[in-house]
Amino acid sequence: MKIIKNLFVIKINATKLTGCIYFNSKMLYNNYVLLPHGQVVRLWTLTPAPEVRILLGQPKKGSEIMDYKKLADLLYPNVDKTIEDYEKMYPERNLSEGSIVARFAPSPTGRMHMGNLFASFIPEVFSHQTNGVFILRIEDTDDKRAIENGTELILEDLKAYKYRIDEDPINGGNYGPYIQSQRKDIYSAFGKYLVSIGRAYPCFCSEDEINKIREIQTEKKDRIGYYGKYAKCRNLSYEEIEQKIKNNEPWVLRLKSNGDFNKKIIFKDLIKGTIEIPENDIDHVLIKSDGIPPYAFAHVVDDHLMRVTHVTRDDSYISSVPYHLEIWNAFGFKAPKYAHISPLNKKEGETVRKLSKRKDPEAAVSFYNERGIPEEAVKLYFATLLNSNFEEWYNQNPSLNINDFRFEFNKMSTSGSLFDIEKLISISKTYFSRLKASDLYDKTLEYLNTYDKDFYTLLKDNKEYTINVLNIEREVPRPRKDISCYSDVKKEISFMFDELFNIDDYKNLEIKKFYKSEILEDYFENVYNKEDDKQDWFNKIKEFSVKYNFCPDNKEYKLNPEKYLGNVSDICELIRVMVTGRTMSPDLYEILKLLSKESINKRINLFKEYLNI
RNA sequence: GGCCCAUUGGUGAAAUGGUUAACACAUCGCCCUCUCAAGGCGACAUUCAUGGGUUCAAAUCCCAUAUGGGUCACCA
Repeated sequence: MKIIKNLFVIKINATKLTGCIYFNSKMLYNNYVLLPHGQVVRLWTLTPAPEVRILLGQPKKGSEIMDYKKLADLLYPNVDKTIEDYEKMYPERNLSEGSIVARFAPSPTGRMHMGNLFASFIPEVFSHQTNGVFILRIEDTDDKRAIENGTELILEDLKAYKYRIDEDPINGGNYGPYIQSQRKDIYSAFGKYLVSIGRAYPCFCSEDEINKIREIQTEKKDRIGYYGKYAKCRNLSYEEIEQKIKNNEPWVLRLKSNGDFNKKIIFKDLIKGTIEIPENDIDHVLIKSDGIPPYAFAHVVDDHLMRVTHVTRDDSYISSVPYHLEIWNAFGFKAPKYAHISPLNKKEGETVRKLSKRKDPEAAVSFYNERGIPEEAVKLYFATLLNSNFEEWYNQNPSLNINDFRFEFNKMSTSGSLFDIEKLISISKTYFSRLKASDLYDKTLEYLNTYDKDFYTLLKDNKEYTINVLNIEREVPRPRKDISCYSDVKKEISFMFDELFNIDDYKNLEIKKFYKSEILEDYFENVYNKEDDKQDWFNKIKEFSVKYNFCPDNKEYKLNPEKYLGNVSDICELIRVMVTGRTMSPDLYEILKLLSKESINKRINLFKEYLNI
């Protein structure tokens, strides 16, 4: 290509045409040249040297070359904004190198579920760990499934999980609107542009005609789709189109694909690695007859204009990547990086299937809310699914949290992970065990406020006491792990409250022969002293146990059990059972220390009463 | 059917051609211990879906088969 006084000169060497093209910079758009007569040439700056090919094949014999600009104006007479206008409205973001702009783009079809939540966790984590931007965009182009308040519900759930959303439909941002149904004008302008460069055309085929094509293809065992010789509207002349438009025939905008199914494109997916797929040669629908685009076109336009750098989405889109890349190329835009995520799966009998909002109760966000499985625990679980080395790191760094870990795309699973609620619960237990008593108290109150008003009031009225109870065997090197969710708290500590403790608490006990109230009365009247430290406390119990012929030494007892009524742990069991109504509880010394003399006496009487029934 | 992807213990998985196949959950055993939990120690894949091939060396690369999943819309 030579430049003569602001005029570009290019040698054409196409199949049937040779010659020169002269054009100025105004006629240059991206790598296309729009010529005055409506032809479009694309500059291929690839190998070997700048070369020009006439796109769209050769003109039909005897007919004019289609004037695409004219066609664009015919189809979109009222669209006056150009794609350049939009480029200016939504300029490149001013972010530092390596910052990721990512988005979560759900349809407003209802509440979030674990699958969704996991899918949105990924862009949230990657964008924020690179000081990037996380966008929520609502894809409501399929109005059949959309529900009222869909957007609000999604935002509500995301907020409940403390996702930081930088731009969304309700709070806005500089790259909106963030709801696809409000972007119709933008799509039209971009559709018009594609028509004007000859990469899109109107199709007037009815549903019946499309079905017929499919039938023929099925019969001939040909590939199904609107492509090549089956794409009959591709070759409509301007006059034919004009006539149909005049007749108000409905039409859709289709991509004029120039792909070759027998060639493969190679692209790199951040998660799955290098993938080879046949090129797209199907003239997919870019814009529906209602003026709204299906997913693919909207994806390209929106993600380009929102300056998204990384597209994370379900891996079911992988097979349409060649199609998406063809659109990116048609515009001459730089395609974003793709990261295709394997969805969360569930095992049902022998088969593995996608976790389903409808079939699996544990998929619903409400399932976790009701049980009080904290949002932090769910996110920790997601993090282990995301990068399995996270868990080891987390266990080694108890004081750090998710934000301190550097996640990587290439460590993500290429096959779908099985959603394992047991594992989640185990992670949740670890999470709870690391909580400070006062934090646990606050968070528990928050939960109880909506799910258990009575218990809420009780805990609220006894703040200091409750925190002390929660602090038993907590904030120590090896904390207890018996709380997996907020609803467990009541089970674990209710016996510490006289208001909740009654004779029924003994009902499930198996009464052993050494369960005698005299022993208890003797112990609390003559031996127990609240001021003792733990060692003294236990030494005194050992001493005391001898009096009733219980062996003070476990090992000794194991050797000669017949000599004794029981051993010192049986004495402890007796005290524990009386005080708590159960054989298993946290540290007995701590429990006794917290309970008042009155409540211990009350329980001795209750226990006595129970034994006599 | 075409195309694409996957397959490592009961489960989630690591290992990127190089000694005995990490780690975690679950299970079982022992220890510690006033019970339980926690914790500590140990057991649990003679082998990475199967069969071939390449290589001094294969879970890892190649080919075939099997199984599972995805996708082929004016759905996303």
